[in-house]
Amino acid sequence: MQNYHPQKIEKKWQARWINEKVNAAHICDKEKFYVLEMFPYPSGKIHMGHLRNYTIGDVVARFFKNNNFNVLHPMGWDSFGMPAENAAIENNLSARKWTEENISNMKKQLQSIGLAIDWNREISTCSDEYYKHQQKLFIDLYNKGLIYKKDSYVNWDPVDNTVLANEQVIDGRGWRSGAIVEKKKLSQWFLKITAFSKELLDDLKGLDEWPEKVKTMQKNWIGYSDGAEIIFKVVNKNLEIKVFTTRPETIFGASFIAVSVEHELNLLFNHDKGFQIFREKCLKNQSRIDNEDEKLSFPTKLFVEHPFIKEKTLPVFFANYVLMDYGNGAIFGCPAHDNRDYDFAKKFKISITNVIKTVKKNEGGELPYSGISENDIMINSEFLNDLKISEAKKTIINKLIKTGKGKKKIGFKLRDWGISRQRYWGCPIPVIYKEDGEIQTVSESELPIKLPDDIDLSKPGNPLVNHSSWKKTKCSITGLNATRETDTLDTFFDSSWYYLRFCSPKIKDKPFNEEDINYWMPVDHYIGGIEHAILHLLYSRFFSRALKECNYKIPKEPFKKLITQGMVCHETFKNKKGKWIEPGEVVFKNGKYYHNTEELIKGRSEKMSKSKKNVVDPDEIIEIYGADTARLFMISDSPPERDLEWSIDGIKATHKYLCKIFDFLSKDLKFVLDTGKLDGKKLNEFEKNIYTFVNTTIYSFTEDIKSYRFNTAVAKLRELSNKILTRGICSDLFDYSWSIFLRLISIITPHLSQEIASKSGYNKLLCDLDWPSYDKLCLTSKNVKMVVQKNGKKKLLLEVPMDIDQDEVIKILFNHNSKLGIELKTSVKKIIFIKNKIINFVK
RNA sequence: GCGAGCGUGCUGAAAUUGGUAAACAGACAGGACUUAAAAUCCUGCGGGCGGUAACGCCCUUGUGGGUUCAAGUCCCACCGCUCGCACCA
Repeated sequence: MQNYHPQKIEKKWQARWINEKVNAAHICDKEKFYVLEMFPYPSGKIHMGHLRNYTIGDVVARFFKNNNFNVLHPMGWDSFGMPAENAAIENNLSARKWTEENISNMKKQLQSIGLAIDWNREISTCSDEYYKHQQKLFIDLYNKGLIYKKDSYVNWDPVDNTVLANEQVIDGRGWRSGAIVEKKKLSQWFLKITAFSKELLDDLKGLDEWPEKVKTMQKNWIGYSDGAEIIFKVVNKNLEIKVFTTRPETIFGASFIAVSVEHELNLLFNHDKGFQIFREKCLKNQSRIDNEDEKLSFPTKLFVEHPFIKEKTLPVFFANYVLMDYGNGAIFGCPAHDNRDYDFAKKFKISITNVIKTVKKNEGGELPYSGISENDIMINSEFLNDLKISEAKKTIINKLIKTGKGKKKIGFKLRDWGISRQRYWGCPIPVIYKEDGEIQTVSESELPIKLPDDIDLSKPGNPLVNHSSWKKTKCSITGLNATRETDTLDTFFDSSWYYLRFCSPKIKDKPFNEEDINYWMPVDHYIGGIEHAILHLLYSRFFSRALKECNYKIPKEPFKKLITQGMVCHETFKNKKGKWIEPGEVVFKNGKYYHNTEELIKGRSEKMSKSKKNVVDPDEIIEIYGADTARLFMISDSPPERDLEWSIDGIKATHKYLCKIFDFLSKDLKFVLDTGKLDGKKLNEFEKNIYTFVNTTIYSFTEDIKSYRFNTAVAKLRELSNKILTRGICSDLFDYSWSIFLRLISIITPHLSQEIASKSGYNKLLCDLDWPSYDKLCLTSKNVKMVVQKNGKKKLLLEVPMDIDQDEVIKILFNHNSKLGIELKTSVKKIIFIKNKIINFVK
């Protein structure tokens, strides 16, 4: 006998919510709450990670709506990007059509989860309605000097055939393709994110509702270091080399200068075959360099003057271990106090001078010594001798400034964000090149610059370059011939401001308007995967600052609270040959795992991925068990920030539970959903206990949801239902208790709750109800359970009236168990008494 | 190498922030119903010792130390795992 058919009831209520636009958000006098989950890339199908992400956000959205907030919970599509273009090339179809079909399919899937989303605000980054405004923002940023073009060596992904930003290179590989990234010299568009390095770093302190982990990652990425710039004069040439260092005090230990092969000094060696070969060798490997790589050098035969030692000169080398992107692409080598310089000096037989005397190791101790400790003292350093390191650092910087040989300088690891992509399926950059090569932004009236649909994907290279007419245009001012920019924008540009567009999704003449932004921004809770800790979140924080500079009135920090949800993991199996086997095909017998007759090796549980064959399709789960089961399971077991272990047994058990609840509540119940109140005074002792339990559940469930402790919130609901399922309670209390249960669980299982309410004759929507309030008297119950301890070990649990003092507790203890009382009191040294908690007899 | 975090039953986990370790689940085992199975329901479920029994006693949060009346929680050292960064001067 099975009465619970989620397939029928879920569709019904979803249709009603959408038709009645119950989730449409409008500005009003109520307090706003903007909850946002990171919008998806329309790959065609939702995966478990989406299901988890959107369930978490939806529970929160529904909770705040019931708590009388004006909730904004929108959804859109991060719909530009490589997969569409690749699919178009492979199957000879239109990237736009492919994307739009995927969107339509995924939208149906998202709706089948029953998400309380304002679909009227749906946006899609590949629509010209969206990117028109983005092009305007590009022009604003350009005019403000925050976008510029330069020739530089960039990260080139040979599989995706495009440039990548530094943040998009992970372990030397492209973040999407996994290909080993090469260095290539190209003319590229950059966003001047480094103009905000300091701010982006300092303002992390104000993000008190962000996970520490994410803040630490951003901090390390921005990478602040405090040091100095030192100028070295090249002997017999009208040239200087500027060097950034965090250890200027070790200048007397300097024995060489090393520069990157990309350093401007390379201009002097362009004719040199040997140098060219050396440079190629360095560039090839430079996207993936690590400490263990061999040090390579190319001597320049140039020398520089030591700034403080007369007659002393230092040889200059090109070296593979010096990075062009950091500091000035040049260092002074101090082998005694830097491991890399030490390796280099040893290999190329360069002299080593120790300039630090440590307390432990005295002069001549083991080198290199790169530590800094309080009592270390400078030696062999002329006017720095006998100073502590920290004092020496100050002294040398002052000396540099005084003599004009350098200055104090702060360095950041953060580099400007390269936004050019040599691909078709992205937002066109609204720039033209005039015949004289001059760059001109497109006038606002010409926006949007639309992507052409009639492109030829059969030829290699960027289809926009290959297009016969698209790039040909005229300058709107001079009327002369001009060429369009054929690079498109990195899709992270699209997602850096979409949260603003959600506030004014329909407005035509500007990206967003002030009134909407004022009311809705910032995003109160932003929920998404930890993988965006740096990329998307840093870009968005930069964008809001950059747009502020362009006079847009928006908050500096776009996301007030950040929740980073963990991955959905699943067990993995391999056969003896190392081939992955789907967990669904594995049989467990006598403590071993088999696929057909073959014995398998059980791997550890890993993030669901096609390559490991451990993916489960959420659509199938929803079809068989219903969205409410899937939703409840997704939040039951693990807290959101931790990885979730997928388990089909867990799903089945969750479904069983909902069936039980549904069957039970389909009986003749008179819910009191609107009032949700009961006069607790008329109840007998036993009933009062139930009543108290219900009210403490309201309280603690609410607290748990507020702080994203969904797993313990669910545990409390189950405790409540366990309690009231098995006891015979008078009908008023029974109806009241189940009404509360139904309302609490309705934010997790909205369809089931609504269906039950409706079956009982209730014809309003639960999502419009106020959140249940609790009877405060219940939280200050009259009795508490106190622990009686002997030497800190539990002996007894004693129920006593609230707030009584030590003597009274002892009196009750004697009444309850005089033998134990006497035993504890005899020869007691000390009694520790914590009111309402513990009494400890110390002997 | 640098930085961050974690380590609790067979498993996912909980523990009001120093005060009853294992809530709530899953798996498993036993039982009831059934000709049988499934479904459902009930019971048990960290380890050891004692008792016919109700029950009692002892041990137990990666390992070893420490602080405290009291430690999963705080401090020190070690072991193991995960994540991020990494020739960043």
